[in-house]
Amino acid sequence: MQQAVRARRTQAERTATTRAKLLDAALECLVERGYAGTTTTEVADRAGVSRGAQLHHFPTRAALVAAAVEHLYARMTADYQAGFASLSPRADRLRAGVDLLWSMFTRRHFAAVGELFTAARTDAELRAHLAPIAAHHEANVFRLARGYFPDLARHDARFDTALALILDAMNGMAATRGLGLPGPSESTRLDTLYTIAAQAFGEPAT
Amino acid sequence: MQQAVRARRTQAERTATTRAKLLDAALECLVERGYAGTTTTEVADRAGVSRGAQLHHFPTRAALVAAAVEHLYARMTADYQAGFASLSPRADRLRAGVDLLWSMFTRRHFAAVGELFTAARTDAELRAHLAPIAAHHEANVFRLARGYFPDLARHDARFDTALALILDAMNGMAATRGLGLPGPSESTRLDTLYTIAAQAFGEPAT
DNA sequence: CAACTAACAATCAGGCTTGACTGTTTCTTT
DNA sequence: AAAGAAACAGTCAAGCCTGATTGTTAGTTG
Repeated sequence: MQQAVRARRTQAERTATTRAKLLDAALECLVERGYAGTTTTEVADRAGVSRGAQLHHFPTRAALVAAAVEHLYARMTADYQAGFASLSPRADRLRAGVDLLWSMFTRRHFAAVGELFTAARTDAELRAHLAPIAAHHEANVFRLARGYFPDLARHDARFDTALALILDAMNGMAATRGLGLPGPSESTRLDTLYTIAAQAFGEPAT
Repeated sequence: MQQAVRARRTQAERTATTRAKLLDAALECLVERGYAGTTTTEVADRAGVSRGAQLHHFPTRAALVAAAVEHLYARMTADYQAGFASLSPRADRLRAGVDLLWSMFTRRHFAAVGELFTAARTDAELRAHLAPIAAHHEANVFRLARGYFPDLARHDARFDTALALILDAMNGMAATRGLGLPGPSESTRLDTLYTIAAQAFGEPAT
């Protein structure tokens, strides 16, 4: 029964599934073993794709992992939009927006971003692949946020700066996770982060 | 003339200089080449120390790089204290404290911390070496900060949480540097970060 | 001053990764 | 249906890193 369906797969479909398998495998590998442990062979094995096929789609390691993060960013953006759209009308949208944002940073696959950002610092080729992708994503985030809170985003400067700091703080929290450092708990920090956001946006906490 | 001085160097002195050379070389190497590029051979070469001597002092790569970061933390703490002590009495201490803190994150060698934090996520041995060092340092930072601002630190919870967020934000800013991302400038973020701190501490900006 | 310990030097093998090369299968177009 | 293009598979050599092993020098203690 499946065979009838499978029998005719267009090239584009084949390409898409192969690429998706490689990108997911690359993310998984980055998370589990870090950038250094993410060898092209390992990714090909995990994806169940031959090394030749892999090299066909992604000629270098840098191209592969950068595309993987682009893939992840696309999912994160889509999921954020879906999550925000399904919010109860009576919900505290700002608070929910912050929480939803944090849930993007705590995704399992997000660790891959940290791996690549760190590696890109000393790897010019990777940086060349990654920088435009990261810049594009960040621009997307700002654009989406302004769309969600048009009233708050009136004075662009304050809104953008506050959002940038929220993103920075979340990046920092995500980066120092897993070391078991002392200090206030994540939930405490999140609460305060929200309060700060509300104040900076000139809107009292509801 | 130097020979008279050099002629008698105690073992402890020899050990100290060799270790210092190795730790500085390790930091430099982490900054320039990242964790993956920080091979024990490379560090030994840079330090002008034989591999055997290196292995004598630091039996494994993890022990070496963790000690290097501990070395860096010690310098950062000392420099912060010196910087704070030499502040003009009429200065805005809170503002200066934030700026001085940020100057610790923008040090050239600080990139080594990011390298190791990232690597530790997937390297259990490194994590085992690094976690206690990082925890100890963070505790130090909180202790010092409370000492500098005893009046603000009255209600421990608020003070600690705000400080934690400042550290997180600076960590995040440091981590995403060099990618050339769009968004508000660092100085703009710092200004807002200071304002946020002042508000969170219940003290209006002066 | 002699034994002993710590510091230092040099070499080596095993294991692993990268990207190139060549050959085969599957789809599309005419 | 046949030819051409794209996707896919397997193999390989070169290069590099890690940590172990063995040997030598400098300093200390009784």
